[in-house]
Amino acid sequence: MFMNSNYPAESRALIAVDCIIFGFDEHEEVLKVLLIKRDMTPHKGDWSLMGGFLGIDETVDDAASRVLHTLTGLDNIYMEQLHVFSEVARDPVERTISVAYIALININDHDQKLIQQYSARWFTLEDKPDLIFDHDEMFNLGLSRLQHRVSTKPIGFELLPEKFTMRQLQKLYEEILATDLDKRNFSKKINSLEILEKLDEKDKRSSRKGSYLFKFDEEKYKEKSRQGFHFKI
Amino acid sequence: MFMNSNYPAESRALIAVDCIIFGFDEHEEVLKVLLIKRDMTPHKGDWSLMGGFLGIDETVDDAASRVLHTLTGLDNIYMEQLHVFSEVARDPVERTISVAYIALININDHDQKLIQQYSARWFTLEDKPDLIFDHDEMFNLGLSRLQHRVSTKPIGFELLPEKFTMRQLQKLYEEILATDLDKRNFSKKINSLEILEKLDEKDKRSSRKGSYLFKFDEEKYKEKSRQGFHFKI
DNA sequence: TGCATAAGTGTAAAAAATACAATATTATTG
DNA sequence: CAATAATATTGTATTTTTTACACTTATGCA
Repeated sequence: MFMNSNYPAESRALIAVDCIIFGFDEHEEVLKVLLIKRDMTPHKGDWSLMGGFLGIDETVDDAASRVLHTLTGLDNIYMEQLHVFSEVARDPVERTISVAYIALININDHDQKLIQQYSARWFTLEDKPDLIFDHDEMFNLGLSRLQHRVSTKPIGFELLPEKFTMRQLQKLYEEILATDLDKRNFSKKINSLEILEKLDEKDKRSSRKGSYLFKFDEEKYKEKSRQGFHFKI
Repeated sequence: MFMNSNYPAESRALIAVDCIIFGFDEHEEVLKVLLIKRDMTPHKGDWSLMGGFLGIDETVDDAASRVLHTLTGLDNIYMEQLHVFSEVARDPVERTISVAYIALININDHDQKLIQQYSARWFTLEDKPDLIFDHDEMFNLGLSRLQHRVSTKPIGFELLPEKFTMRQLQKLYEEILATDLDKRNFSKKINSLEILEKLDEKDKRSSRKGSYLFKFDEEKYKEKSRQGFHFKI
């Protein structure tokens, strides 16, 4: 047994994480992505995903959490590993492989000043500029993953405030899935899942009648999951 | 613009790929996994997934293909990136992050001599020994991914010979999903997908009557996919 | 020729998904 | 205070999909 033994013949590479950060603009009722303006060459001034390098004492999840916290000031952001991107010349500066993540945040919660510091901006999917390196490929894959995930896991709520109306939830799904849904069938479906709590409170901003507010009941969801329930929309 | 510019302050790490190689034993009608006996310290003699390090001129997919070819002699193996494992101390020798892959092969196609060279063996899921490092975690995640994938993509055929009976296909699904299926409902379902070609040929090994052989019609599947069809079992 | 063995097939019931439109609530206004 | 305007809420009929369930067929062999 040797001290400081290693695998000497092998080549090491830089490891990055890049985050596709999604948010839902309740006012405009559109899905948005948070992008930063690159402050170093090459491609200085172009738009990119927020990223960073893996630290010596971090897992890639740690690194992604750190990167997300740095930009938004938030902790415990929902995130999920997406895919490794490793084309040899993907980063012209140096061989770097990148682990892409998708992350979902409530667009109103984050630290506005921080994102200004990073010259970051929210873009609708329509207005999204072309991104550097292979970031467009990451983004496209991330959007597909999001579309799939919201259909099979109750993660859409991460994009909404704690209390939301049935209509907001429906708009969120319509926007992410890029489809129209029937409101009668939608609420029937959602209610049949029995994972939302209907509050007595109403949101009166959108109509005279006001619409009931709901809350995602995570405990109920977990309990049902233990009993074999599978979320499906 | 500088020559040989890089990101100097960041730390580099070794990058490995590890492959969870699944096969279906038609005779025993069980799902198996191909493991190798480790020939270096630490954990020499213990069982592990087949792996290798990322080469300087390879993508991680390239590396996984190479690793799979090295062990099996096969090319164009179905494989899919699973997840990055990056616990700081996961490899006690040196900081290494590993990209895990699942791979599906026909258990009768591969090069028997090669796997002997690597002291590799097929194990049923029941007999699978404990694996080194975090390879058990990789394996468990890989099995979940396989279960999900065979339900939503026509990849089960990768585990069977080109021509197979409806019963073999059903056994394969039963084994992977760890459930029993009704043969009437199963063949009704499969046939309704219209992606199999029923041959005139029969396999007479399993019964006097013989059972019809089928072939996966990839072209038909691709055409249907273009038209919005989604495989679902 | 009849027996043993696995292959192959159909139908009824239940559940889930879809299509579709009228009524309820309340603030505002005349 | 009655009418109105605007959005919220709710139910039913139809179609499709899934599930449950058992008998007939083909053939080699005794």
